[in-house]
Amino acid sequence: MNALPQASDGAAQNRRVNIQDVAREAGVSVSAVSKVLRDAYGVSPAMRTKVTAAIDSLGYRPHAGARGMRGRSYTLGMVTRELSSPLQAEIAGAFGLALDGTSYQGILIATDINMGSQRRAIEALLDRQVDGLMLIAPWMPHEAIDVFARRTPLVAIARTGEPDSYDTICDDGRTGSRLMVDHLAELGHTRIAHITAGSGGFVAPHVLSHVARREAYESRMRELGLTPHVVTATFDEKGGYEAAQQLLDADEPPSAIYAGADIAALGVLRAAKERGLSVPDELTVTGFDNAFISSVTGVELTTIDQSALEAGTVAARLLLERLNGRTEAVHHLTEARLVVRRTSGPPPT
Amino acid sequence: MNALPQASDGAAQNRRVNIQDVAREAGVSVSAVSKVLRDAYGVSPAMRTKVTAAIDSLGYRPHAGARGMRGRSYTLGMVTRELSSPLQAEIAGAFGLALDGTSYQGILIATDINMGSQRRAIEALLDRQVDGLMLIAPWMPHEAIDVFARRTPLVAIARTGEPDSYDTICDDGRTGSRLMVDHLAELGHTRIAHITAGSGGFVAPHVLSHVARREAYESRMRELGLTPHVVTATFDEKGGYEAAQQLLDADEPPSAIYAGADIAALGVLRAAKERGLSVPDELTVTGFDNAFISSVTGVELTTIDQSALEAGTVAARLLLERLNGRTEAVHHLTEARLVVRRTSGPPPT
DNA sequence: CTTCTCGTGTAGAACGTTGCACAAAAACTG
DNA sequence: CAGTTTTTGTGCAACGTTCTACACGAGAAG
Repeated sequence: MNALPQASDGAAQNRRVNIQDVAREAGVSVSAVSKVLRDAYGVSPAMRTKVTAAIDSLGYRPHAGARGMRGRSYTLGMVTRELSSPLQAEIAGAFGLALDGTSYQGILIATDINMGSQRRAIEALLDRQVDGLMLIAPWMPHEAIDVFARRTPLVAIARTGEPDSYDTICDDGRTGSRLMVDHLAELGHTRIAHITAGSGGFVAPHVLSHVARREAYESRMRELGLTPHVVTATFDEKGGYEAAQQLLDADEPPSAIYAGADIAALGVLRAAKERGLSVPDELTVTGFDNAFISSVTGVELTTIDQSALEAGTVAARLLLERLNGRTEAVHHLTEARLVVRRTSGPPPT
Repeated sequence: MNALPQASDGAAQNRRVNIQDVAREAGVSVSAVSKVLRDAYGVSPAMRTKVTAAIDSLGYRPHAGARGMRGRSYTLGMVTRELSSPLQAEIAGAFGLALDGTSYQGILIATDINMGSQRRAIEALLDRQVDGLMLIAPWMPHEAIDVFARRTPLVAIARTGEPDSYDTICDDGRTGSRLMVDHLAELGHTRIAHITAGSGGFVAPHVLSHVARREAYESRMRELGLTPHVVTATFDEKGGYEAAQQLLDADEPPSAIYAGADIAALGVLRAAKERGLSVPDELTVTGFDNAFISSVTGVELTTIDQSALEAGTVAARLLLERLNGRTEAVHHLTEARLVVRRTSGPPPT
């Protein structure tokens, strides 16, 4: 015992404390400890106190890998595309926050907007035995999501349609676009253009929410007797910039550009500035999302608010419900709200 | 077999394909498959082809939890505080990207700036058997980090000092602050204030990089015969706003405010706008980080660039090196570069 | 022809949990 | 008080890997 430092029981030095150690310390069986950990049926109050005391005194923490092998891993996975997309980061943050106080932990993998890499991220999460999946604006057809949803509880954000194998949370793009078109029309605009992103070839009704935004823009424009004008771009600063160039180079350039996402609107602002067009006096620019960045002094973008906090929180709740046994799908629509800031005004006369 | 759909071998229906299935398919032992998976020593080319063929045809994917129980989980964990902090999201993105093509996967947990919750995030990652840890601007004393570093390879970002149990990557705040003070002095400013964040009570030399920025600001100011003026705030928009209020309410308000982080500079811009101070004509505002948000039209903040791409990429490399056996610590300094944009100009006369 | 070494492959005991099947004790029945 | 049900606790076989220890055969060395 004193001859060799790591003889006999000295092996305990670096070992992680496991459920057996707890059982020994508490003087009960391993199964009993497991029961209180999962708070399963059939534990007396006395047992519970004994075991929790042992857990605390030993500083025991369950091994997620081992748990995942038989039961749950108590891990929920999120997939977003690039984190630089501000709204997605906000949703992920809210999701994580909503999990505080539960026994679940959220982990996140960021991908780029590419079906292959999103699929790989999901597989990676599944390899890590997550108990549930939250996908933000997943860039894949309904059928592909469906396959994953059959394996594990899943909630998709920013998808329309009402799939029955998974839950969805979607902004109310129809109302949002109507509010925005009405706002611009009331200001006196008639040439209102819209920037959208590609559909990805996904078929209705299971599409990404920006498609609903575009459709509602088109129909509201027609209702008001105006001609819709849509241009497609990638939803990032550069995409918005290029789309704006294209729009402003036209014979009859729009007096208002409504971008389907705030991030694209930032690119529109850059194009306007480069051309010496003052916003909103000579060009009105609006977005959708009300990401943090839109509120920053100097940007102050008129946009449609969709609460990232709400989306993340509800997503967490829906997943927990599924883990507790719910099987019918739930579809949640978040409210759209017009936020008027600096970048919208009447058209030049 | 035809009576009951899930009789006998029908059980294979929903089961995940495991290493045994692969071994059977390839006609070799389980150990052999394991060897090729980890490409360990002692596999003939013939064996390798047989096994990889079986893996592909079965679509086998190793179970990370089970792997983590004996060997590695092939998972690297990152901890950031709120993702809304743009630079941190950018670093995390670069880290993930750098891991593409390796057999490792990065996962992320976002926390708030609070030692308890950061610690909990790390523990959660350790419970999930990550093989390495990347901490971005960890809000905890060196000693606490050290404890984790002894358990697992670890790299800390935005920490100064040269700890020997873990690697660090830090922006060159000394040079950055010198560049910024010189820039402002050359423009003619003499009353240059600085906004910093709390030190957290961590002791030199193991502090967060914003402390180095502040120290360098102070010493450079003195070298130029100017009086430093520092105010402490939290590094978010609101914190910057409040600090600016305090500075601008003073008897002799500064003509230039150098915020220790871009995100805080945004708050300064808001305060300036509220007071009707035009930037940069009446007030110069600068930041540090060159986060994406600073380049946006309408913000166009003068700042110090530190490459998030570089930080994330190097972090991934350092961790992989450690996993391959390196044990001496490496400390990497990223270059600081002045980026002059709209928000800095000569002081009002 | 031994004996050594080397390269290649395999058996099987971990790893830390869960949860089924069961036993024992306690609490109700009539 | 015997019989039944309920509550509480335990034993043990999984789960899917890794990796040490070992066996086997083929050349190389003596």
